[in-house]
Amino acid sequence: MIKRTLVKHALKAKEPSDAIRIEGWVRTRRDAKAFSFVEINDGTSLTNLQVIIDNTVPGYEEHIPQATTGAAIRVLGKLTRSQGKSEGWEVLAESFEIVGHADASYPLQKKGHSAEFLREIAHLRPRSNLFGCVFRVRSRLAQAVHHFFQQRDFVYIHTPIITASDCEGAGELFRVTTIDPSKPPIKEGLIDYSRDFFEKPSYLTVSGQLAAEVFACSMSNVYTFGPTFRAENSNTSRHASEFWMIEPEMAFCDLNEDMDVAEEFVKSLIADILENCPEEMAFFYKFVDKGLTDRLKWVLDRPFERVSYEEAIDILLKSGQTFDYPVEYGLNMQSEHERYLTEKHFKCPVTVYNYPKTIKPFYMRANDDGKTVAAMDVLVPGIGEIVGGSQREERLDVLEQHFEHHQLSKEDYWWYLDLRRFGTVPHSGFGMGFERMLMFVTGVSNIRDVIPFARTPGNAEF
RNA sequence: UCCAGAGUAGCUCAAUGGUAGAGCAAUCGGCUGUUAACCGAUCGGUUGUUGGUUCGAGUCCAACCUCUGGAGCCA
Repeated sequence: MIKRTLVKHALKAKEPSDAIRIEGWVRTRRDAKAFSFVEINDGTSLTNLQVIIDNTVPGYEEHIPQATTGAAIRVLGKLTRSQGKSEGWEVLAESFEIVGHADASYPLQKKGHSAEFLREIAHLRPRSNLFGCVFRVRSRLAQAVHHFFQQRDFVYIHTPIITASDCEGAGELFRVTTIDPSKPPIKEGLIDYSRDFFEKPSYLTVSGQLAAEVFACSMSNVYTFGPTFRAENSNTSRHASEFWMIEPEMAFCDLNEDMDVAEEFVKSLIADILENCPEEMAFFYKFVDKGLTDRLKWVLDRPFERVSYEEAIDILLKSGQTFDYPVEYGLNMQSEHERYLTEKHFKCPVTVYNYPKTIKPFYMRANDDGKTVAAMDVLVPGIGEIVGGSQREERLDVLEQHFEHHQLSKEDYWWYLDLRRFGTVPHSGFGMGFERMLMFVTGVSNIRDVIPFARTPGNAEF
């Protein structure tokens, strides 16, 4: 048999072909008196390929009724210019075969479905236009992440998924254990984790940052990109229990350079998708979010505004706005505050830096003012915080003080402290939620719709 | 976890406390180089669950379940 041609390639053909083999799933069929139109989609493009099957094709009478929406089909024929109103390519079938049937209970129709309904059939939703687009863009966005860092000589580090260290402040952990919950080993009234698989309590990672610091302090510029897990009981459209995070870590790098990289990174991802996924972006613009293109171009074209936390609080206090949550130096900024800054006040992405040390984790570098740390958050319109990062505390004595303030055990982090004992160096990094970025780029408003099989509290179906 | 809203046919939604309906899908037929085709017919329901009020409940009340939006936590 001749080699298979993917639909996306057939649609972009430069010249006709006498022999082509197309395989995919039937989206819809329209029967005429002497022939049928069958729209085939194989997931490689949003646009379907139209196939014309004449009633003189062998097996037409018997098999064409089985070419129902959802059925898998193979067609051999000729690729020709469309004779219909729309320009482009179509296939004149010389033979066809129903590879896999789909009966009338196939839940996807040629009409549009709500995202909520499609979520319930997560195993079939990639066959829909919306989710085909989402997951093609997801793939491309992952590629763009690697491209950005590889181009800049960053080394990709696979940090562990199972870990015994809690990256403090990053949320609740999932425990990893082989202990039989019905008969756990007990010592002095407590579960004896020294008899567990790793001989100590262990968890699914909430961040690869600490491990990335190890590699930054030896390989200069590194990044991690992998799954992370949070056992928070968060029921929102922006949180999942399992999500992917991108965490670059750079040696000999201060907070300003960190902010520069974060800004370039966000812009680079947007530019990549606009350039490489035009068909998908047009779909999102048309059916998901009318403001999408403008918002992305807005972010792409403007330098990000930079303000200190103190200035940001000042702006909020002087805004004359009434907020549901109090604005006060020393308190965390709420979603409504972040949104005001980026959407109303500056009307562009904003990087807020130098947060009070009391609201930030132990590893962030203390500033000379004695009250703030070198932390930064990038805020974008519509979504809020998309990047969070900091310069890390590289001074051993200061870091040890932080451990005491945060009541953390220095013994547990001996290796992390060792980095400050041997050739310590100023270094910085940040984290970006991959799905958050994907939501920003596609306009899709629920994180469950940008993950193939979303894990959220109470839901691990599929 | 908190606040608000919703749950009716496969899907999207109607239905004043009084006979549960439409469009789409599906099935059958017709028509057509059609293209989210069109025309006609047919099929399709334990109104989320359990209890309560009432002569009578999809509708009112209570509890629970599920989903959605927002908030908190955060990425």
